[in-house]
Amino acid sequence: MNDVARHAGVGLKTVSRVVNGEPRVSSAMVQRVRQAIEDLGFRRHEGARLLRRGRTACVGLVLEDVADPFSSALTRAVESEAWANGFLLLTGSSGEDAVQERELTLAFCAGRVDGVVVVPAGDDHRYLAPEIEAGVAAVFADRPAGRIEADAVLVDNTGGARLGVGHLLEQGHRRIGHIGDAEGIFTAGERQRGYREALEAAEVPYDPSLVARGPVEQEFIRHALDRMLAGPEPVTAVFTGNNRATVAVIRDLATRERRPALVGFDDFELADMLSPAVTVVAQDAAVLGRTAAQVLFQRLGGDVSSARTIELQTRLIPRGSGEIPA
Amino acid sequence: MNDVARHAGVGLKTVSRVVNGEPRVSSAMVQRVRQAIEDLGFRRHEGARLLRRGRTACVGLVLEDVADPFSSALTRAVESEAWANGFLLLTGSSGEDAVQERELTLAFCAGRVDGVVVVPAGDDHRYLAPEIEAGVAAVFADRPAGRIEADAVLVDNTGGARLGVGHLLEQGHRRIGHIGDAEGIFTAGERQRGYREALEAAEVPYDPSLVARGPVEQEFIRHALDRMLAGPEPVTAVFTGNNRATVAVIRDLATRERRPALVGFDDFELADMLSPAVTVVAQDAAVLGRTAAQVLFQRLGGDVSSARTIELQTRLIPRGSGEIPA
DNA sequence: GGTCACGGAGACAACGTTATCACCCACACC
DNA sequence: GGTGTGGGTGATAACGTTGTCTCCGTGACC
Repeated sequence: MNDVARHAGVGLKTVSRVVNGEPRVSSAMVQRVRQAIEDLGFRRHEGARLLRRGRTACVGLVLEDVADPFSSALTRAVESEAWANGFLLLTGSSGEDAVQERELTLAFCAGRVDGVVVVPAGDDHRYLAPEIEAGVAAVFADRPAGRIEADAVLVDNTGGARLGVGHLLEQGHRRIGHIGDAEGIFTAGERQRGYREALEAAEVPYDPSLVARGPVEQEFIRHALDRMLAGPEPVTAVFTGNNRATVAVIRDLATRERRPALVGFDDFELADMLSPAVTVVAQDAAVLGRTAAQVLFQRLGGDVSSARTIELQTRLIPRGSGEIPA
Repeated sequence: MNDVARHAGVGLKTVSRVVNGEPRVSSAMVQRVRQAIEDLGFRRHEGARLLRRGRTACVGLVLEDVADPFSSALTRAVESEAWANGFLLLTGSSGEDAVQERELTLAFCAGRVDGVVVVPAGDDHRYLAPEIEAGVAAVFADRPAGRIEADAVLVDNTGGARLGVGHLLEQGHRRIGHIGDAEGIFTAGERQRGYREALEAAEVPYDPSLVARGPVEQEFIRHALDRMLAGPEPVTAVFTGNNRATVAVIRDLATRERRPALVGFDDFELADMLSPAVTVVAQDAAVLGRTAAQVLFQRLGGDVSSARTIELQTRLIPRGSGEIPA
C-alpha cells in the first residue's frame, strides 16, 4: 500500500480510502490510485486489515465427521449462510471425541474466528467460557452445551422417537427392540427416552434387555440382533437410533431369515429404494444448520439477549418397513 | 502481551520467547511469565502473529458441493492431512459454477490462505496465476487446471469407463447406453471417451444417439431412458457416468418393466443392498484427497519442481447389476 | 473582511506479534 | 587484568492496514 501511495504520489490514507470506497475522495485521486493499484498488482492484505479491525470474518464449524451425510447437509447450510454474510467457513471433525472437539474448537478460537457452531462430542464445555468472555460467539447444534450457558439448536429427539415407536405400536408390535448410539451421546439418550415413553404410553412394559446401545459396528449390531431375535419372545420390530445403525441393521437383516419391522431415526439416501423401503423419522439437517448459523450471525450482529434453545420438529416418513405387522 | 510483560516485570520479547518455547530463557523467567499469562488469561493473537510471519496456517478447499458424498470423503481426507500438518481447513462449495468457484478461490486467497486445493468447476484458471505468483500453492483435484500450469491429482476416468463398459460387453451386451454429466465437465468427457474406446475395441459401432449428457435431474434421466429403451433396437445395458446419475437411473428403472443391465461410475453407499446390487467402477475419493493434500504440503514445504499430474486407478466392483445378460 | 463550515488530503499512532540488534554479566582464557 | 565467548535479556523496528487528528483551501455567511 505504501508502494501504491508512492507510485501514485499520494498519501497512504488516500489509498486506504480508495480501497475501501470511502467518500470524500476526488475522482482525479481515485483514478490515479486505481491506476497505481493496477500497475503494481496490489491486493489488500486481509490479515493486516482484520488485525486492525478486530474481526476475521471467519466462523468455525466443529462436526462429528464431515463425511457423515447428516454433517454434510449441516455444513452446506452453515456454509451458505456464512457466505451470505460475507464470512468464510472453517470446518473440522471431532470424530465424536471430546478431547478432539475441544482441541479443534480452541484452535479455531486461537485462529480468532468470530464465532463457532459446535456439534459437541463432549459434555463439558467450560473450556469455552473464556473464549465467549473474550467475545467469540458460540452456538451449539444438534446437542446442547454442557455446564455453560449457550445458544443451542436442537431436534426434538424424544418426540421423534415417540413418533417412530408409536408407528410400530400402531402396527400391533409389542416386542420392540432399540439399537442406539453409545452412552454419553446426548441425542441417543433422548431418543431412548422417547422409545421408553412411547412404550409406557401404550402400556407395553419397558424391557431393558431389548435395548442395545454402543458403537455402530457391524459386530455390535449382529450381537444385539442375535439377542433380540432369540428366546421365547423375540422382537417383532426394531427401532434404530441413528442412520448408521439403521443401515447396519439392514445389512445384518439381509443375512437372516426372520425380518422384523424397522423404523430408523434420521433419513438417508436410497431408504426409499430398498426392499422393503425404510420408514424413518426425518430430521432436517439443513434447517438445523441454517438456524444455528442464523442465531450465530444474530449474536455477531450484536444480539446480547440471554442464551436460548430452539427445538426443531421431526416427521415420520412411512415407507413400508414399519408396516410389517407383528 | 504488553500487559503480561508489565505484570511479570519483564521485557516484551521475553514473553514472546516463553510463548514460543524458544531456548535461552532462564527457568525463573519462564515461571514468572507463565504465572503472569495464567493470571491475565492471555492468549496469543494468531492474526498478529501471522501478519508478522507471513503465513496463516490455513488451507482452502473448493468443492463442487460439500454435501456430495464424493466431496465429503475428499474433504475428510484433506482435513485430516491438514490437521496433521498443523493447518486449519477452510471449505466452500462452488455449486459446479465457474464464477462461484473463482469468487470462492479468490476469497480464500484474499484471506491469505497458504494454499488451496481446488476441484474446479470452470476450465480457465488464469485468474489464479497472480495468486500463485504471490506464493499461494494450488493443487487441482479430480479435474485439471485450465490454461495454467498447476499440480493436479486426477482419476483415470477413461480407463475406469473402459473397465465398466468392458464388463458389460463381456456379458454379451452390444447396445449400451451412456448417461453422463453435462458438456463442459472434464470428468464426464473423459468417461464418455472411455465408453467409446471400449465399444470400438470390441468392434461395436459407437452410436451417438445412445449417449445422453446433461444435468442430473430426474426429468432429464427419464427422457434419456425413454429414448434409449424405445425403438427397434433398445439398449440392453446402461453405463452411467457418475453416482448421482446412477441413483437417478435406478429410481427411474424402478418404475419400468424393462430393466437393462447397469454399471455406474463411482461407488455409493447401499449400492450393495439394492436389488439387484449395483456394479460400479469405484474411485477412491479419500486417496484422491489425501494425495492432493500431500502434494500441497510438499509445495508449502518448499518443493519448487515443475507442476506434475498424478493419475489414480479405479477398480471394478461387480455386484450383479452388470451381469444381467444381453 | 473575518469567521465558519466543509470537502479533500496527509501524518501519525495504533493493532499484537516477531526479528534484529545491542546490551549486560559471568566465566574462561591468554 | 584485558579480552573473548556466550547465555540471558530488553529496545526498537518492522508487518500492512485503519482510525484519529490535523491541516489546508474554498466558498458562504454575517
